[in-house]
Amino acid sequence: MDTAPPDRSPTLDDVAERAGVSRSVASRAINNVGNVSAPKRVAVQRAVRELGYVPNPSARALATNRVGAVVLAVATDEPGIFADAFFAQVIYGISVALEPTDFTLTLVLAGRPEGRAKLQQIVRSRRADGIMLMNLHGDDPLTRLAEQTTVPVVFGGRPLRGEPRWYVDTDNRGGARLATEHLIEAGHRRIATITGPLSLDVAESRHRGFRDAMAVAELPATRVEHADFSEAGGAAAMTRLLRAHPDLDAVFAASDNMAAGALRVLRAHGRAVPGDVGVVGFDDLPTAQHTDPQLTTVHQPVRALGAEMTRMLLSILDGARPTPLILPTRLVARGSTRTPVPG
Amino acid sequence: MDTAPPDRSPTLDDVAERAGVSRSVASRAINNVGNVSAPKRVAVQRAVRELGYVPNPSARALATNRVGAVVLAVATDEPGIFADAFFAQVIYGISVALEPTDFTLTLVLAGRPEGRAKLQQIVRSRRADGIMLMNLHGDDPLTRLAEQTTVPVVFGGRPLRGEPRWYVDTDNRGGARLATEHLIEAGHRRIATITGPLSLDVAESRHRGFRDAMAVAELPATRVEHADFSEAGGAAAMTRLLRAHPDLDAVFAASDNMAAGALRVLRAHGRAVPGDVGVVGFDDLPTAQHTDPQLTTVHQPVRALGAEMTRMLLSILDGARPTPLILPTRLVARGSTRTPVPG
DNA sequence: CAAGAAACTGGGAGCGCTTCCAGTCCGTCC
DNA sequence: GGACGGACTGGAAGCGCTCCCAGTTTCTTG
Repeated sequence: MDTAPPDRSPTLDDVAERAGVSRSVASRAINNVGNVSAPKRVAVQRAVRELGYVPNPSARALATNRVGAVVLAVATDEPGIFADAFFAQVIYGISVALEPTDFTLTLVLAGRPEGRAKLQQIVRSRRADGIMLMNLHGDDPLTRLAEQTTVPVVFGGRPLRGEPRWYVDTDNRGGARLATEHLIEAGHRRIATITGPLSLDVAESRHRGFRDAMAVAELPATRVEHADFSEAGGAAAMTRLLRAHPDLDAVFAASDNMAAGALRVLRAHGRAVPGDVGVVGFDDLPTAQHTDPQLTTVHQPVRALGAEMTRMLLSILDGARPTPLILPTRLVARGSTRTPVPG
Repeated sequence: MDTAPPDRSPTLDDVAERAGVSRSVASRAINNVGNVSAPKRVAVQRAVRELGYVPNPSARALATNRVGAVVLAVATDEPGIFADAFFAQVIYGISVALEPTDFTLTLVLAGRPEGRAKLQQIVRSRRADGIMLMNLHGDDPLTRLAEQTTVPVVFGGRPLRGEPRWYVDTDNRGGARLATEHLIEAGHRRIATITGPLSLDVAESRHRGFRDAMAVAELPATRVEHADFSEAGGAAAMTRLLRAHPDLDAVFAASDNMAAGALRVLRAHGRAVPGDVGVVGFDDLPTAQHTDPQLTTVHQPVRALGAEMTRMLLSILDGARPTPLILPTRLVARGSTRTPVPG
C-alpha cells in the first residue's frame, strides 16, 4: 500500500493506519486516556516513534478549546523597568516551572497601548489558557481584564486596589520591616527612606513596613522621599533627603537600584557608608553585589515568584482553587551597614 | 430569528449571517483579499464590530498552516547569564517590533536539556512560524536545528562555526578594537584583557578585536585571562592577571559584568582606577553606570538587535531573502579611563 | 452455561476557518 | 442584441484532532 508521502508530516491517521488501529484508539493511546488494550497501546507507541509523529497543536486546540499556552504580561512602559534583571529572573522561574508540562510561554509587554491591545486580542481570541499579570499600577485598566475574561488570571504582586482572587507576592511589608529593624539594631536613629512610586503596591507595602518598624521603636518616620525604583531616581531622592534632613544617619531604599543611586550621592557628599550613613536596599539583584560597598539588602525569591505563579496558574487550569501565596524575604547583610550592636 | 447565544464567542458564521453574506465572503472581507463588493465589505465590518468578533487563531492556523507566532530561544543554562539585563533588552526590542504585526512571541529557555527538548517539540509541531536563536556555544547541537527544520531561523550573534544563512550581530570585533584603541590613546601600554568563554563567537570576536588594536600599535597581546562573562568570573580573572602581570596598566574586559568584578578586585588591591589602571568594559548595560568609577564601555544596541532580528524574520516569512546584518557599536567614555592624551 | 457487566473499539460528527471552484450577474463590445 | 469577459458569490471540501456513542468482544458470576 501507499506509505505517507515524505513531504508531509505524519498525522494521527498515518499513525493509526500503521499501528493497525482506528484513529480514535490511536488518539486515546497517545493521550493516555483509558480504554486501550495493552497490545494496541504498544503498537501505537511504536508507530509514533517510527513515524516521528508529533501532534498538531492547532488541530488539538481547535478540538479541545485549550491551546497549551500561558501568557506572561508585564504592564510596564519604560524599557528601563523591564530591562532590569528582575523580570529576567521571573521569566527564568516561569520557564523552568513550565518545562515538565507541555505549556508554552507567550510573553507580552503590555505597557504601551499597542501592547495592551495585543494582550486583549490574545485573551479574547483564546490564544492562551491563562494569564500571569505583573507590575500593575494602582489604577491600571488591565485589572479589569481579570474580571472580564473567562481565562484565569494570576497576579504577580497585588495590584494596589482590590484583592484579586489569585496572586503570588513577596512579603514586602515584612521585608521592609526587617531592613529597618536591622538599621535600628545597628544603632541608627535618624533613619530616612526612599520609596518607590506609591501607585504600586510594592512601594506602598515597603513603605508601610518601614513605618511599622519605626513605630515599634518609637522613632519618627518623617524622613521620606519618593522615587521611581530607578538608580537615577534614587540618586535624586537622596540629594533631596540630604538637603532636607542633613542629620540623617541611615537610609532604607525600597529597591537596590535606588540604593545604588543613594550610595553614589552619599559618596559625592563625602558621607562614609556605613560609617556615617547606613544603607539598606531591597530586592537583592545582582547589582547589590557590584556596588561599593556591597549592599545590605532584603532578598526576595524572584525566581520562585515566577515558578509559584506558574504553578498556581497550572493548578487552576487543572481545576484547583488555590489561595494566594506570600513568599518570604530575608535580610542579607553586606557592607553598606554596620554589624548590629548587641543589646 | 435567533441571535448568537451570549455564552459562546461569535464565529465567522455568526458574522456572515448577521451581515447577510456567505461565510466565504465574510472571510475574504476580514482578510482583505479581493473579490468582495464594497457594500458587502462594509456590512461585514459592521457585523464584526457589533458582534465583537475575533477570529479563532487555532482554526485559522489549522486551515492556513501558519500559526502567527515566532519563538525566541535562548540557549543558556545558567540563570546568571539569562538573568542579566541583556536579554531583557533584547526581548523588549523584539516585543516592540512585533507590536504592529499580529504575531505573538513565544519564549523558550533552551539551555537545559528539558528546554531544548521543548524547543524541538515546538518546532517540529509547527507551533511557531519562525525562530530566533541566541547565545549558542560553538558546538551546540541546536545549530543543526536550523538545517533540519523547514521554519526559518534567524541567529542573534553568529554561532562559532559555520556561517548561518540569516543572522544579526553586533560588531564585536570593531567594538573591542575601539575599546583597546581608547586605552592606547590614553597612554596605556601594558594592556591586559579578560575574555569571555571562547566557545562563544562573541568572546572570540572581542578577543580578536583586542589583538587587532594591539597589533596595529605593536604592543604585545599576551596579558590574557579567560572568564565567563560574569562578575565573579571577572573578579577571579583580574586576580589571576594581577598575580601573573603585576605591571599591567589597563584592562579591557569583554563584558561590563566582568569589568565590574575587575574593578572590585583592583580596588581591593589598592590600584586606583583610572589613575593606576584604566578599565574598559563592553555592552553598556545599566550596571556600567552603577560602578565606581562609572565604567567606560562599548555600547552595543541591544534593543535594536532584538528589533532587527524580528524584522529580518518577519521579512523572511514574507518571502524576502535578506542578507545578514551587523550592528555598529560605539565607545562611551566614562570614569574608568583617563581622557586620551592628545598626540 | 447463560446472562449480565465490564472493557474495548471505531465510525462519525464536529471544532472554526480558508480556499477552490463552479456558478451567477453584470456591463461591454462588436 | 447576443455573446463574451470580468467581478463577485457561496457551496463544499478539507486542515488534524478529540470525543461521544453505539456496537462488539471478553470476562464474571450465579
